[in-house]
Amino acid sequence: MSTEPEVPANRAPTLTDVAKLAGVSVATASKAINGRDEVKAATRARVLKAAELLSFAPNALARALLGGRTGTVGLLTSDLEGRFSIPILMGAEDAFGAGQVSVFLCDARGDAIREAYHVRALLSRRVDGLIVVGSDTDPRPPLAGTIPVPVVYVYAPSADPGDISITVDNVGGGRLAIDHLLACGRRNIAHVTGEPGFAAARDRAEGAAAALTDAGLTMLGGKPYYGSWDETWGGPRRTSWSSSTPRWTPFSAAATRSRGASWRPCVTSGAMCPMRSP
Amino acid sequence: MSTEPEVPANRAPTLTDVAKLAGVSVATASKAINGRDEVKAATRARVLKAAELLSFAPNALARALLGGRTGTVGLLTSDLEGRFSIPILMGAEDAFGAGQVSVFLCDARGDAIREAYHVRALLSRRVDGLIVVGSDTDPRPPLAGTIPVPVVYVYAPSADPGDISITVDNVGGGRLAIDHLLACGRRNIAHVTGEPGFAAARDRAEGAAAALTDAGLTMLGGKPYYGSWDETWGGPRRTSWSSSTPRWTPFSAAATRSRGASWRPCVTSGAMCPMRSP
DNA sequence: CTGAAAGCGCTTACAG
DNA sequence: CTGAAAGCGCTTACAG
Repeated sequence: MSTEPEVPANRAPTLTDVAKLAGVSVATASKAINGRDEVKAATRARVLKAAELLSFAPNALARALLGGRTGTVGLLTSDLEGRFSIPILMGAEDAFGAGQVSVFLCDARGDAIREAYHVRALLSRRVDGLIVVGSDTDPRPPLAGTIPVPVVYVYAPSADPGDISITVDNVGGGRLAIDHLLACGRRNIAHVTGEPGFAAARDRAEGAAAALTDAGLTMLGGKPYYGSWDETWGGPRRTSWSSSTPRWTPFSAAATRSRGASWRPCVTSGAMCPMRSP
Repeated sequence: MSTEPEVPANRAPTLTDVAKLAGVSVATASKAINGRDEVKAATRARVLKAAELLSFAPNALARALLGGRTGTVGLLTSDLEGRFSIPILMGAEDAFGAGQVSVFLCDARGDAIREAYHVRALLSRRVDGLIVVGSDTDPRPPLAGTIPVPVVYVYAPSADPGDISITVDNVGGGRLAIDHLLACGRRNIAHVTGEPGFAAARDRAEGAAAALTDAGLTMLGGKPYYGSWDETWGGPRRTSWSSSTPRWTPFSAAATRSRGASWRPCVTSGAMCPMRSP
């Protein structure tokens, strides 16, 4: 054990610094710090004290270079500003545990070139896996090239059925909504939804229609009311209607203005139902 | 140059693989790939072709171990779900450039313990710097311990004036709002704002009051209307008022329901004004 | 129980 | 122009 602390000058302390201060070899210091049991208790204590003294934090890069795992994951979103990436990111973070696995967040801004850049960077950082989050439930083209790590597509499934995708059961969601209204005693039920160009809108409509049919009912107006994906379309404030839509105001937008709890976006046709695998 | 491609079996291709395939040493392969000019053009071409063939992506970890820089930054937020972290994250990402610097996103969920865990993890991953994003403009305690990399506090400044903080000029924001209304010809101006426990509310009120005083006017009601940080407080729908607030409805919440553009949160007292350093 | 040695994938002086 | 060698910070067999 040297006489003075020898705090390293201008760089982060290394295992060698710790070992030197504790008067052992780096091999032993490594074992002590990693909780291997082939170390005498007194030795371990000395090493740990030295590490503490130097505020030693093991270099995860060096460790990863050996182990093959980096403990990092890339989360690639196409639409960070949107409503869906953040909850998914938070769920992933929770699952990974604070500090166990760290996530690289990349926003491709809906641009394929940008996405490719990010993938390249993430792979050279040797992430252990990739999570690709889309902003709607329409299938998207899989990542180009051979990706040497596991990839999970979330929200927007991969167009390749061989890939692993976690997406929303929108057909089931449409069913759930109708079943709920039926359970409330309603019989005259309309379906107000988003643009028919989205799989989400079509799928929910399909589920809703099926549930109504099962109940021996028909949809009010005979078909879903497709419209734009915003609260205005579902709200009561509409004053002029196009000829293809009925003169009738289905929902109150009151939920979007509820008092108290912090203010949250609210979609009128079920996008907020819990995610489940298909 | 070997006769068959020798694609490595079950692992990512390394510089050694590339060098072998190109028939040069790793040193030369390294120089060729990194664009050093001490390499014969023909040799460089051969190396690049080999790299291409193997889909070689240099191991950023190994590179970082040498260079001292990792090209990564930690972004530590306390409130990912809130309104402010995401725009800041996107700005940072833009500034870093896709794939040049990657950002680790960590959400401390407002918990100091969790924050400490994340800091520890980020430091062991040897980030080149840290961005700490708060959810309001009240000063926050600086990160505990000695942080060996540059730290920038954003939105919520550090309580230590020696630290670098980028925050919002709320006093100036309050002034701007009043100046705008004055320019529109208004003379009876009230200030409806958030809870007085927040520096943001107090600062904006201060700026607004000062601008009114400068114009020889007084604030309608004689003082700011402090209330909860939500649209309801600023909106027209209020039916009952506490005795401390006037029977008067200041703002229309219509902006939060505007048609067309995708739906955005809207704060009634200026939080959305552009950020500037103090 | 402890330590010398090899090696993870790369870069950088330093000889040839 | 090219390559052998050392080294970044760590871990892991393998001897002692």
